[in-house]
Amino acid sequence: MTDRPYHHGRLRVVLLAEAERTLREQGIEGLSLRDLARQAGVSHAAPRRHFADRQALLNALAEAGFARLADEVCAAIDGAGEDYQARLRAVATAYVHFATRDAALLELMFAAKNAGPPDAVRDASERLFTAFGDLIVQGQKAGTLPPGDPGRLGLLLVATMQGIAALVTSGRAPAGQVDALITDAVALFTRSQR
Amino acid sequence: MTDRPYHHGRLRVVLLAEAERTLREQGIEGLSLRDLARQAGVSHAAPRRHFADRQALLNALAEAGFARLADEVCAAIDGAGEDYQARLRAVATAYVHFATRDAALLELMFAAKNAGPPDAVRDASERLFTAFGDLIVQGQKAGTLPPGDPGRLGLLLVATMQGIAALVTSGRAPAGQVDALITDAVALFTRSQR
DNA sequence: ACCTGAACACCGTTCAAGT
DNA sequence: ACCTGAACACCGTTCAAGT
Repeated sequence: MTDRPYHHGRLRVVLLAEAERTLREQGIEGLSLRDLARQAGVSHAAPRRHFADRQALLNALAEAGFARLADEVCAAIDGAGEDYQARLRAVATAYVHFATRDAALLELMFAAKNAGPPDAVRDASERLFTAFGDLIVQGQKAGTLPPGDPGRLGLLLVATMQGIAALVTSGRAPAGQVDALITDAVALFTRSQR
Repeated sequence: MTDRPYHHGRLRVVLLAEAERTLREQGIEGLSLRDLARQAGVSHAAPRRHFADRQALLNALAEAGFARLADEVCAAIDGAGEDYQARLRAVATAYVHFATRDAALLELMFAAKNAGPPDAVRDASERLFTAFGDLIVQGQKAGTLPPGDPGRLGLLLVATMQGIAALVTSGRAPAGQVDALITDAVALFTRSQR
C-alpha cells in the first residue's frame, strides 16, 4: 500500500462492504461503527460524514440487500424455464437461500424501525415485491394459482418463504428439510383448481 | 414503601417483568441490564446473581414467551368449537396477534444464537410445537388437511403464520389485511382434497 | 446467599479543529 | 468537502468487599 492519503476516497463503499461481511460473520449485534472505522483505517468519527448514525448505515445495508435479493430472485425466474411450478420453486429456493446465507441482513431488511422503513429502503424493496406480483398474476392467468387479490396472494407467498427461512435460521426446522418444505409450499399454492 | 431491605427478595421476577415491558415499548435494542437494575432500585451488578449475562436474561424472556404463547394458542383451540377451519383460523389469529403485539419478544424467541437455542428455551417451545402437531394430525384424519408428513406440514403452518406476522410487523403488509391473509392461508391449507 | 462500588474495556454521538 | 482528537454519556462484565 502507498501512504494512506488524508482523504480516503472510497470510505463509504469500503465501510458498506466491511459491514456486510461483519454482518454475515458476527450478526447485527457485532456490528460497530468504531470497529468498522478501525478496519478501514480511519478515525472513529470519520464514518459520520457518510452515515449520520448507526441506523443510517443499517438502512443503507438494507437497501443494498433488497437490490441484491431482487437481482437473485429475478435471475432465478429467468433461468427456470417455462414450467410454472418450476419457476415458483426456483424463486422460493433463491429467496430462502438468501435468507439462510444472510440471515442477519434479511432480519435488518425487514426490521421495522419506528413507523415503517425509510423511503430509500422501501423503494429498493419495491422491485422485489413487484417481481413477485408479476409472477402471481402470471400463475393466476395460467390457472395454476387460485384466483383472488394477487397482492394478497403475493404477500402470502413471501410470508411463507420468510417463515421457512426464519424456522431454518432459528434451528427449528432442520436445514436438510428446506427443499422438502419449499416443495410442499409450492404444492400447496398450485394445487389443481376447478 | 418501607425501607428497601438489603436483600430485594424478588429481584429476578421483577427484572423479568420490567424487561418484558421495556421489550414491548422500546424493542430489544432498548433493553439494558443497567437500566433494569436502576428501575428495580438495585446496583448495576445485582442482576448478575440471577442472570449470568445479558444473553441469559434474553433466554429467560424467550422461555417465558414460549410458555405464554403456548397458553394462548391452546386456549384459542379450546375455545374454537368443532369446525376445523374455525379451529385453524383461531390458532392462526392467536399466533399472529401475539406476534404483532410482542414483536420484539417473538424475534427474541426465534433468534438463533450460536448453534441453536439453549435447552430450556427449546423445551419451552416444545409444548407449542406439539400443540401444532396434534392439530395437524387431527385435520389430516378428518380429511380437511392434505396428507403427508405431519411434522413438515406443521412447520409449514408455523412458517406461514410467522411470515404473516413478520410482514405486518415490518409494515410491508397493512395491519388491516391480517385477517384476510389468515383466511387466505387457512383456505390454502384446507382446500378440498380428493 | 445476595448485593454494592469501583474498575475496565468497550460503545454511539458530538464538535471544535485540522488538511 | 472530508477527516481527526478529545470529550461525554452510556454500555456489559468482573471482582473484591460488604450484609
